[in-house]
Amino acid sequence: MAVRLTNQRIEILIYLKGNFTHPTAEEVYLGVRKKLPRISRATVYQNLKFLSDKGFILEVDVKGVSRFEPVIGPHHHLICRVCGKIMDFESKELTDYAMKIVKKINDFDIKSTNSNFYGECKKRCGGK
Amino acid sequence: MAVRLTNQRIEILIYLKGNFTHPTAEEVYLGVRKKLPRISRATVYQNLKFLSDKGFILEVDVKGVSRFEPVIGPHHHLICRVCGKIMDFESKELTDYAMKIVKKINDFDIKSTNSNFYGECKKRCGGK
DNA sequence: GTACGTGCAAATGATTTGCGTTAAG
DNA sequence: CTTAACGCAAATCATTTGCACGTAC
Repeated sequence: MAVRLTNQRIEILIYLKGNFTHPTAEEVYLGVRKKLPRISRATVYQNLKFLSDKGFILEVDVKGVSRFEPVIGPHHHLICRVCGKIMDFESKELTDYAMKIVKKINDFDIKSTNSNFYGECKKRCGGK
Repeated sequence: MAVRLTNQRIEILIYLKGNFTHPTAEEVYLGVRKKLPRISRATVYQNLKFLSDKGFILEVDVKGVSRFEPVIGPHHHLICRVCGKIMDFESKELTDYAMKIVKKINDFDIKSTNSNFYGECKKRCGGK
C-alpha cells in the first residue's frame, strides 16, 4: 500500500518535467535509459500509468498511441490528423467558456479542461 | 482509382448510420458479420480507414482504441477517463467560440471542430 | 477483362502480465 | 524484514500487411 519512491519513478518524472514534446512510452523509455540503462519497458509502462493515475502527468491519445506530458495549467491541444504532431496552446478564455458550457451537463464531472482540436499542420507535414 | 461500392462497404455504412454508440472496429466487425458472415476483420479495418479518409465517418481515439461514428454536424465529446464512455453533446456556441480562437493560430488548419473533454461520469462507472 | 477489394493467415506494434528477484521503508 | 517495484520474457490486443482469389464496373 505504501508508495515507494524509486529511482525509476524519479527519472521518469525528471524526464517529463518541463518536456512538452509529448513523448510516447517508447521515447520515455529510450530517454530514461540514458540514466538507468537497465530499466525495462514494463517498468516504464507501469510507472507512466501509475503517474497518470496519481495525477502527476497527463496522458494524451493520438492515433492509437499514448503520449505523455507534465501537468501544468489547463491548456488545449491542436492535433494534426496527418502527422500526429501535438501543439499546445493556452487560452483561458476558451477554458472558461468551455467549462461554463460543459458544467450544465449532468452526469459528467469535468476533471480536466484539456480539449483537443483536430486538423492539419499547414506546412503539409508529409506523413509521419 | 475508381472507388467501388461493395456490399462490405455498404453494410459497414448502414451499421454506422445513426449509430451513436461509438463502436470499436471489433464491434463493427461483430455487428456487420450478422449480415455478412464471411466478412473479415481486415476488410472491416480497411474500410473503416477508407471511410474516414473519405470523410463518411469519424474516428475518435479513446484509451488507445479507435472508435467510429457517423458524420453529423460539428459536435463535442465528453470522454470518461475511467470507463472510456463517450457522450456526444452539441453546442454551436462552443464550436463557434473555439473556431474563432483557434483560427488565430498560424501553422494550423482546422479540419474538424470536434473537441474532446475529459472527466468522469458522475455515477462512478465502476471501471470498464 | 482489369484492377480494386476481399478473406485468410501471418506480421507488427503497443501495451500488459506472470514470475522470480531486488531494494525501499 | 516485508512487500512494493523491478527486469525479463512471454502473452495479449488492436491493427496492418502480403498474397492469391473474387467481383464491381
